[in-house]
Amino acid sequence: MGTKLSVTENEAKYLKLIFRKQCEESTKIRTTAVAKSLGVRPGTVTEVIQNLSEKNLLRYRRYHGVELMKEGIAEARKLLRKHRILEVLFTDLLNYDAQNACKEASKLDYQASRDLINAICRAYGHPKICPCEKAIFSDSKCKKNK
Amino acid sequence: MGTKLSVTENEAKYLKLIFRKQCEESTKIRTTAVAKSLGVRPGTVTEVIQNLSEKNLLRYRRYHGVELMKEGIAEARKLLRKHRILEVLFTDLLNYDAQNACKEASKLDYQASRDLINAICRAYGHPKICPCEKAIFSDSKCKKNK
DNA sequence: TTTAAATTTAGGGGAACCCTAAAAATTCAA
DNA sequence: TTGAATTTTTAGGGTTCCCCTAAATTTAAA
Repeated sequence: MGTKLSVTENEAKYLKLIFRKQCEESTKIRTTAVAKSLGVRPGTVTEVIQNLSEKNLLRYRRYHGVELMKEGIAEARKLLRKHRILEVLFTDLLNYDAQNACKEASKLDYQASRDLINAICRAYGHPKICPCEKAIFSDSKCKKNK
Repeated sequence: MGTKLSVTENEAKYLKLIFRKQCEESTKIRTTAVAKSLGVRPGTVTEVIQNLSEKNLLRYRRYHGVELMKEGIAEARKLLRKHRILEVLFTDLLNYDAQNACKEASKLDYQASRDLINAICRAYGHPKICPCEKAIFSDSKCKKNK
């Protein structure tokens, strides 16, 4: 059954965005809004969203927006955990400001391995929030001590 | 004239490999050897190499192997600088061993921005060599002090 | 209930990678 | 030096992913 279908880097961008929108705005997530955020045409958004729904990451009802499902939320959290841990690294180690840290983290979060992120997390004392104050999701495999 | 054609992540892998082979082995670089290293078929290597030569990164003569050109060497050095600075970060900050650091660096080097790498370089005192003792190429934009 | 706005389909297109099998060139050994 | 073995390249495909325009649908608002 649920063979884990992999998420492309581009799809990951959609997931992160949709997750954030879902948290921040209580209103329905509009195709046009996503398109504008990502700089693509609405039709493109529909297509990618259909792929994500085939991967069981979100529920998609034609004309009625999307809603992340269990798996999609888990995936988005994993990605955002990576993103935010990297932000912590860049601000703490390199004195980057939050905005720059975010920009650089965006380039790397998808590729960074879970182990790498956990090692950084440990090195920075398991931070609870990122530079822009958002929560850093925990990872069961991220042990407090070595 | 020389509009800088961008290098894909996959092409970057080829460049790094070819550069290293070119340094380490004095003998001609064989299509089959590259294919074996990257786990693809010889025909695939030929194709990618032809693309790289169209981008003026290397000289390619049918049946006679490749040789990186000025631009290709510069590109490979940039990539390897990034790679090796990341290795330093992972060994110094996270106590990774050289092999693991290399593995993780390989996932991120292509995406990491020049500025990010220079910031890390600064934070670690402008290291001269990576964990496996190879030289870290310098970057003119990497200032010694903040 | 009509019309404006948003969304989805239909139909394409291109870039990147990769493969197999046949053809061509090179190399090596007799 | 020439034929056989090996290497390399071409030819011909194939897939996935992402993007676009324009026409159709659907929804929502007046």
